[in-house]
Amino acid sequence: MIAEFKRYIKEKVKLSEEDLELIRSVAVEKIVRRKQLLLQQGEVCRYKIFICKGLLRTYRTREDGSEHVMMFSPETWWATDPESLNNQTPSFYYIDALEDSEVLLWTKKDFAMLCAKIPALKSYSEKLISTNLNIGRQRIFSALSATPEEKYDEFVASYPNIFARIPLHMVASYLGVSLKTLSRIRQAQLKR
Amino acid sequence: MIAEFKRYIKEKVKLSEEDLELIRSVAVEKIVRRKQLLLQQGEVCRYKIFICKGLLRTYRTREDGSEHVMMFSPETWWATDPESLNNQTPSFYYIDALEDSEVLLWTKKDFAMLCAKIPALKSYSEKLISTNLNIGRQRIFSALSATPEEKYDEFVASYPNIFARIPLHMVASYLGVSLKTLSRIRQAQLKR
DNA sequence: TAAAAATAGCGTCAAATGTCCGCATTTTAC
DNA sequence: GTAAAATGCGGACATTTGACGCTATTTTTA
Repeated sequence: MIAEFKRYIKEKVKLSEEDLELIRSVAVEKIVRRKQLLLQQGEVCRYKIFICKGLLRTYRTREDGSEHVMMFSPETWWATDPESLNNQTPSFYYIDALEDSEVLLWTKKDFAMLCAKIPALKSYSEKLISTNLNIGRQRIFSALSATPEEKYDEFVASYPNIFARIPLHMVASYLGVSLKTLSRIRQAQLKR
Repeated sequence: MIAEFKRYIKEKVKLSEEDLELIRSVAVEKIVRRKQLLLQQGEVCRYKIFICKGLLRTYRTREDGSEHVMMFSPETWWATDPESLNNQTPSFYYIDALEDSEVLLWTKKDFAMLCAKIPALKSYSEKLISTNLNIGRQRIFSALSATPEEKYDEFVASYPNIFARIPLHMVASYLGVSLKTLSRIRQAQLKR
């Protein structure tokens, strides 16, 4: 399982073998089954999660029980609730597995130690954060300005590989439209 | 004009007088009139902007010319396009002044120098970034799940002081609803 | 000070969207 | 292997929302 992570991180960051070994030594391997929760609303988020294999979903609920998907994380992506992790406050989010998955976990403390000892990792981590910020801004703009069909097309174009692995009602939830609307859009596109 | 900044930064970060002086020495003071642009779509963003006085707006347009407000920045806030600034790529955004304003500017290079020499500033800057990430997530969740009225109420509750300074059609644009819808909501609330 | 622009509201109408319902098919779980 | 759950579609209907045009008032600009 660590092999996938090594392949990923070597491609992104120049690391010595000792650095790699240090990172590995504080990582916890975990296997999760489909539907299993990695984080619950109300809990303090304890880990940064790297997905070696499988697919995770981060979502949030309203008082009425409705679920709203914030993010999908397939293999070679990350998942966590940075707000809860950094501030050690109860999280608003759930993270669960949409497929049987294999993940690596680092605690806040260990990851901070790694960043302190390995500047290249720290700056890569910062780069990921700013990428996330940009993706978030793009999504806000899309939410403000795009029609449901445009949102759908953007999603399929941006995430073609994971699109096929996600039930449509979760895509609808991610886009902020009803499943009904999504069905109509797809129906209309089929007719062209 | 620098006085407002000093008051602000002293409250947030422990800094020596030399640090403060260094920060000041590379800052550029600028006075902008209402409607004046500080950044144009297509331009590379050159500065981090701190607002001493006044009110800025960051927005983006679609091909059809419609404007969509990403952010309002009143005094003691910041504005910039981090994506364009960091990567030196053309920006998607406009930044303009909604009121006559006084701002301080730092180039990417100077700000990087400051962060390198003043670790406390660097970590404060990181904290701002993560706060922005959290605000963005909250806004995405709201865009996905809230009704227009809930979004409006949230906005008024979150930004009571700047709400009164912004024309309603810009509030509507920020919320991603039409001015018509916003008028209807306000009308309905008046009747209660 | 006067003209022009910005702001915000309203009425009407059409279109988009959501909710509720059932149904058929596939997938999952025991 | 069989029952249960999940998934996706479609119809009917009500509601929300937006687009357009018009007007009154305020603010800005020259």
